Amino acid sequence: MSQPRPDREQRRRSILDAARESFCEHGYEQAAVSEIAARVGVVEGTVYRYFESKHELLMQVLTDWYHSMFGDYADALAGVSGAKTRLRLLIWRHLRTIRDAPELCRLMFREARDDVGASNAELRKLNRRYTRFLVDVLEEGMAQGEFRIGLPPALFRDLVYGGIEHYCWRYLSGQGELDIDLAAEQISDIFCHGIAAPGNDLGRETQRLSTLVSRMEKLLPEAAHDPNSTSNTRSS
Amino acid sequence: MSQPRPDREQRRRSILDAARESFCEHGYEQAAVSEIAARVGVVEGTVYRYFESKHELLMQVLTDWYHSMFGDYADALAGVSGAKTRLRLLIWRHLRTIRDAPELCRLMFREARDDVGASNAELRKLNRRYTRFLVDVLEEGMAQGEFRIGLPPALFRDLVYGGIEHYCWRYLSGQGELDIDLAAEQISDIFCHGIAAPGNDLGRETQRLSTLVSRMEKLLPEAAHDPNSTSNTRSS
DNA sequence: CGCGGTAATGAGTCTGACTCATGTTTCATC
DNA sequence: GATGAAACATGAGTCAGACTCATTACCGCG
Repeated sequence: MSQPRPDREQRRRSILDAARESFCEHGYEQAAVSEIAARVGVVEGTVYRYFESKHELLMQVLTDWYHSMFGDYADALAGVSGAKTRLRLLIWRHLRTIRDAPELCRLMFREARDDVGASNAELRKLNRRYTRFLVDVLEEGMAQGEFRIGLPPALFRDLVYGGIEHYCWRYLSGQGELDIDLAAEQISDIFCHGIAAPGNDLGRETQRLSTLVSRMEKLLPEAAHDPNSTSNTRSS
Repeated sequence: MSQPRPDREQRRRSILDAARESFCEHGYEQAAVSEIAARVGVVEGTVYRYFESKHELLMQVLTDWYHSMFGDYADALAGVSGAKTRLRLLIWRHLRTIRDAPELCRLMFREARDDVGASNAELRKLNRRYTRFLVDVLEEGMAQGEFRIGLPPALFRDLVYGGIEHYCWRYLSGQGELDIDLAAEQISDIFCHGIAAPGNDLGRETQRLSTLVSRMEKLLPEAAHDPNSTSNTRSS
């Protein structure tokens, strides 16, 4: 009658697997620890000998999943050149992750936000590592001259990931489809080139430089005269 | 000893007020219906004679707040011209709402996402009405030629609101500051012009100058403010 | 003053996270 | 093998908090 009792790590894993299934199936709130225990074939109290709390169980499920995602990111990035291309690749892969594991992404976005943000050190570290790819691509693109400078990378990172999350929410809720190729193309396009009609960018930046240089001129001991009075009137 | 019993609408309001306070103070999960009842000076069961459930109570708090936000949106938009300026105004006002009511925004983003998305008709209607302003500005900008066409407005809307939400999450969690003028400027900039460096030929040189000037800018005696024609709508 | 209807009460039920004293299995040592 | 201790599993609890309902208190009206 007595099955050989599995060792601690094995049992831990089977509880984690059951928890992941249950959380994905019912969501965090609706998933019952007793039901997770039943899946494993143990009693509720046993789960609590392996995990502090239901929330800790969720954190472990998510950190495990996170770890499994870092496999080939660096390799994939190395395979393409150009900041814009790399940015699009990161956006596309993020979308692919969402498409392939919507339930886990939903858990991450809904239940683990505060933990990612502050309370859970491990999860925060993993999140930083994940989003670091994007920040690196940004800074490299700026250094190479492909991206303009002066915009904080952290803001850009938040706009990209937050925007994608919001855009995908319907899909994450089990409604609607998600065409990741199209979406990646359009999102990259917006973030790279903006929505302004072309033709204004150069003038705008030139105007900024012009104004600044004029101000600097006044601070110089010897006035190095520069005939750049081309005030590019483009008041939006 | 017996206070005159308030009429139904009065009592409903006082319960809503107490609920808003309690939800803002403790968050939805941690707020207890019994504590809300105690604030009003009634017993728990009484609350359930006015609201179906705790969740329904939250929905009412949020829809009430939503309604209070539509006052002068149309007027404020009418006060400025140009699609880009209007876009920046909408972004700035959204940020101002977040800065001024972080707890309510947090409740909206965290607890009401699914309801906004699907389950709660009233909330969805209000959300549509709110984000409609942005979509209108977009479509108008496209029609006028100020924005390029071909990008789906709904995607852009999601990127804007989702990006802002994500960017503000630290502040919404009670950590960190939020400079809404700076943020509105930078966010508008990214969405209007993207991060790609301008043009290819002249752009190189502009980029070189831009880098140089930005470095010099930091050496200026007085903190340099962007001299762009961004006379921001300064409202209360 | 009595009567019908509405509001308020508070003592419940119920669900689900979490605990703990008790019983069971494992395993190194004899 | 036998044995004792440590680790493990058990399930009957506690507890908190959302939600219910039979009873009671209040109010306007004839």
